[in-house]
Amino acid sequence: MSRSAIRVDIFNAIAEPRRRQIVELLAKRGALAVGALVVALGLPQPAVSKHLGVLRKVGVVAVTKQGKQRMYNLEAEKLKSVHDWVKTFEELWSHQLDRIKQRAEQRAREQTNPKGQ
Amino acid sequence: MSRSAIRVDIFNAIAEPRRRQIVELLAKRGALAVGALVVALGLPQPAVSKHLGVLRKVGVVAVTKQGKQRMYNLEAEKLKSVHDWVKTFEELWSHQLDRIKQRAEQRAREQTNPKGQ
DNA sequence: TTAACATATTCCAATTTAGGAATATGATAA
DNA sequence: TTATCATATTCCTAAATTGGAATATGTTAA
Repeated sequence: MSRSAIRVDIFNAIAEPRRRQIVELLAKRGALAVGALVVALGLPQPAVSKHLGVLRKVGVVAVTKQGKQRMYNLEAEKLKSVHDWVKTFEELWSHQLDRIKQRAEQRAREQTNPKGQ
Repeated sequence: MSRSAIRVDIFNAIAEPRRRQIVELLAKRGALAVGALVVALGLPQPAVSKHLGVLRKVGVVAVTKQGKQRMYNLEAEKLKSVHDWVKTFEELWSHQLDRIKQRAEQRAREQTNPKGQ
């Protein structure tokens, strides 16, 4: 496609498994240099730099110069928009899970008490 | 690219703005026929069917036959995995927001009481 | 300066994707 | 059956995306 994906947004940024890995690593280990990510991910350096470029573009990571290294750190607030969007539907799935649980319990009752209560 | 995007996952499914719109519509209005979505989205029917196909593939919507219509409804539990993933970082952004707030308050104090307290 | 290191960018090829148009399939009504 | 309505699928094209290789840029040390 094309027409709609003009701009990279946060949802696209985290659609890539490798990029989610990067987010996870930065969350767990704090600011990391590109080289550290290369080691951790087992990807060639240019690939890592490119993924970081996407994450940077949407602002979910930020860079700081430190000697010849570039330290990347997570800007977690940017993930809040995703959280907020998904949270809108939380009520729906918890209700659905409720219903699933209720049906399971109903079946259990029917097992032990075939006539119903 | 290609090598990694072999399987469509839920993150990819909701990376498309139109598909998020579909999710929102189904959440708000309950089960809808394809035609209703076509009207609501203002997209050609084949485009809608294709988006629905992607959403169906990852299980975030389900279809039911009803006469000549196909009713699509949201399977919200599938969104829980996204919620869970993002929630992992909730602590980080709330801390960051705390810090931002604290700095703002600090600046405010410095405004009103230039010598500090 | 120059060499070495860390990272970014560019070019390329393969793949995916969305939209558009046309067409196929499925279901109901006549 | 046949016509019609609702939806899905196929074919095509343009654009985007990723990885890979090569190369460019920037920074520090010698």
